Amino acid sequence: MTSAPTRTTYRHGDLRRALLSAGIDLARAGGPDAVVLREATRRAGVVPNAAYRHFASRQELLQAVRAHALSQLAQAMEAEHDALDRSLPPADYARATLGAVGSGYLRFALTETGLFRTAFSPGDADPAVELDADPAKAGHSGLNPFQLLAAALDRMVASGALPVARREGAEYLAWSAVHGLALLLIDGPLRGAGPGQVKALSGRLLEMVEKGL
Amino acid sequence: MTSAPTRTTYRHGDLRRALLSAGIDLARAGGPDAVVLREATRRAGVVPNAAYRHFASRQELLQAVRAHALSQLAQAMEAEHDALDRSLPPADYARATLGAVGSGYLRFALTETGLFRTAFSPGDADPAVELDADPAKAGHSGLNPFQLLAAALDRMVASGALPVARREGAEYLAWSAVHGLALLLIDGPLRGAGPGQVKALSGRLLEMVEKGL
DNA sequence: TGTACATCAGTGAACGCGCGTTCACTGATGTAC
DNA sequence: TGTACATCAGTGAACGCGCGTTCACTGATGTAC
Repeated sequence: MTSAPTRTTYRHGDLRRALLSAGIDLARAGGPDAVVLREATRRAGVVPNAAYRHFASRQELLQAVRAHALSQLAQAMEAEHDALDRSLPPADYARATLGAVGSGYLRFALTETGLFRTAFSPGDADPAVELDADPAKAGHSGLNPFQLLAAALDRMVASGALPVARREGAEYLAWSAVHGLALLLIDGPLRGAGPGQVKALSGRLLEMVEKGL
Repeated sequence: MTSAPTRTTYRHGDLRRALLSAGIDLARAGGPDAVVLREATRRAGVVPNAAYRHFASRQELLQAVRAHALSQLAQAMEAEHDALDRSLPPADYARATLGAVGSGYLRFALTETGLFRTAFSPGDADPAVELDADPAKAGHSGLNPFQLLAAALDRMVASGALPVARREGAEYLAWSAVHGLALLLIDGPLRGAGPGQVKALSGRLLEMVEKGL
């Protein structure tokens, strides 16, 4: 993706995109701290300060990478959802949708750990901004990860699989459980668990959420 | 705790302790990345390389701080447990114990955020080492946080509040949920939630875990 | 169609910063005789 | 009880590193006439 040292023109052509792409590669390999402005310019085959024509600061580049990571996460959820059997009875389909959101989340955390860490690293000044309506953070459906989760829960209510009274705040409970497991699996004591164990734990956790909500 | 610049003797007296104490203060204020070797020596009123008489590297100092953080976390859980009504029927007492472990965890994450982050930051070479039997990581009871959770679950089984068949791996499910909520509250979209909201969410989450296990 | 010119993307060089770590040292302490 | 000496905790100075960011610049591009 990096159009690196093979450059004959004085102008780069699409430096912003090249920097973002390099930043994404860095995040993928090493998480948020690896998104180093100088390294991104190096990979783009450009002098360090050239980045300032396109990003006001390292922080701004990092935000752009973060948005991309969230978008990828949304797509991982959507992919899981697209694989569902659409002929299921509504309540079952709603439950399966919630499960797809959860397992897409876990799959992304395990296969794109660097991007996952980047997506949820602290440092955003404003918490509300984190999952705003920015289309750069959304998947193909136009919804971002948080909105996909909310939509799944709404479907649960609509199909009668979840009492309305338990709907409010339910996204945070479900998200907590799945997010916690993701971190235990990538950073914590479950690091290095085999695929079988991961699958079993994921299944039990999603079951716990569904029953416990 | 830092016996800083007021030092007349050539020898420091207890530099190791002073460095550790400074490291803990740094972690408390800024998380793992704030545990900077040079700053710790500055606070101890000593030249930077003096630290190498007591710690082989910055990493080793950080490990010591981490152990302390885990011990403090264990104590937060124990404090919550000590406040329980011991005359409850066994099954209720067991459930309350599990709740105490969870709410101690959340309280610690919210009040000692820097130490909490330090305790669970990645970077330990060996995942198994993270919660080993090192007494430096334990609370007054001699158990570390993970062991306290396991003990609570054992008590649930012994009192009949949890079927034996669901015991295995239950620590990871419970831990996931509580850990996830902690992170959502300190880093994520629930950052800045009021005490009332925190309490409500914590309660509902613990209820979800208990029902869902 | 050709020329003058404004725009602005990328250059080149440098800044100050703070970090972890290594080296050869010095001087206080405590032990052996 | 006093002295010689080994130990080793802390000193002083320096290293190489890589970072984000600022400055004054140059040269390609595209537009107006």
